[in-house]
Amino acid sequence: MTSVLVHPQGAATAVAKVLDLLGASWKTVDDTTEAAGSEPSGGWAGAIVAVDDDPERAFELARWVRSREQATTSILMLVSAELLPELGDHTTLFDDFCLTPFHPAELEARLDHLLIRSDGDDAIITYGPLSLNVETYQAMIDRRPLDLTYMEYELLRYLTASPGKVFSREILLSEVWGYDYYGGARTVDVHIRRLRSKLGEEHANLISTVRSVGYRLGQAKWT
Amino acid sequence: MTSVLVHPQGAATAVAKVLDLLGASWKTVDDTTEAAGSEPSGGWAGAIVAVDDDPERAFELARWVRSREQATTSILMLVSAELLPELGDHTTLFDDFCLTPFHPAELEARLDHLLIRSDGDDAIITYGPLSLNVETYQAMIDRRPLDLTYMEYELLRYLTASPGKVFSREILLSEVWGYDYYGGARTVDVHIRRLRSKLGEEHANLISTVRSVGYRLGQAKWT
DNA sequence: CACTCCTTTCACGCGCCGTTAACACAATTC
DNA sequence: GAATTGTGTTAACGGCGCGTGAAAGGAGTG
Repeated sequence: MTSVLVHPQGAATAVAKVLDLLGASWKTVDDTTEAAGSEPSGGWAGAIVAVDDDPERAFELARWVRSREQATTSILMLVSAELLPELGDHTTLFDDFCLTPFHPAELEARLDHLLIRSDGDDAIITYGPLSLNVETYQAMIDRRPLDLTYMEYELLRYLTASPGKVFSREILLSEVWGYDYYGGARTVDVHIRRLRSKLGEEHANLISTVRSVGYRLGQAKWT
Repeated sequence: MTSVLVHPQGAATAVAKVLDLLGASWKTVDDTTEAAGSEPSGGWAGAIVAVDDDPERAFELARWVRSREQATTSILMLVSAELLPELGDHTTLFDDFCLTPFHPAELEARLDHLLIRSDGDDAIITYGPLSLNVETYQAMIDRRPLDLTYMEYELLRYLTASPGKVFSREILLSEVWGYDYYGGARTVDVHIRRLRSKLGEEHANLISTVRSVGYRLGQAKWT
């Protein structure tokens, strides 16, 4: 589950609905020591920091988030139009901002954008609830990290590259395993099974079987 | 002078003032062929793409910008609240967006943020508790100096330049050691190991192993 | 040359995970 | 409904990738 930090307490009411809608868990804190004590094992995926009430404390919190061990937490600032110039002096302290009062749909879109993409120009393949980051070799389903082995990842990546298309076991063996691979076709089955089980019961049907042909990711377009 | 691409023609009037204020040069285009023909020698630093008029053409242009050789161009979308959901399906096609009608100060702040962060000409690289001074060849962890040898430093610097990204041993050998280096891949392992030990038990996990792929600095965002 | 530090290589061992086989079950054909 | 073919499921073997320690080159210094 994706965890998001919210600062300060007062900002929670407006933000909570959007976070719930995204299926993210969240926690409000007022200072850095409180934040440090309540960090989940997976770390914060993002932080929403309202600047308006006390800009200095907001920036201090952002500075702390940036200096932690897991420096991968994206920071989104909430700021009124009047205080916008303040952000210009701390341009490295945040990844995105949203003007207050905000439209829920805008905040949702910004969070969505921020939590899926890491910054920079990286290659991410997406299909429905599934996201594959080719550079970091990481996979996500429903914003949850998937712990895949090498072969599982390679297979899933190959399938995701052409959603809806059916691949025979022989094609998969030669394309994913290597053109010179020599081995039984049932190997594919086992990997498909492990993928399905790791995708979870809810998303196991992302990979569908086409009897006596092969496997396919997602549904065919006209079904 | 930073050059910015603007699409389509109609969006120019609203955007021009802000770009002039930032001291950036800009050019309006209506399609990709026009954009391809007018790219300056330094390349586009950014692109402002208005979605509202013709979403499909806007996304097409963004796709083109992303697919070029110089993939360093940041893309900012201008979109009305009604069309906001459209963006969710193309989350990798842009770096930031701004709701229309927009406050000039907001667009200015977003462009500022987008364009400044792109040219990172800093002598100090920082990632979490780790900081590397490229000029003085010094490294610090938790504000304590790290005594690294030449190769250790070069390797750590290369990894830190792209946090989260996985590098194979072959890539590391050719990029850090030199394209004409001839030697065993296990050499990388040993250097990684010494780096980990010098980082200390607390921070040894800054460098993680991706089995049968390579190494990566930091656990990327989704873990 | 003697010494030290850095780099590279080799060998060993452990643990993961890819592969296979065997069986149960579902689907298709007659 | 039986026979046949295709797929799901499970468990166990075995290879190989990687951490680890040690020791052999190599370069610089006195």
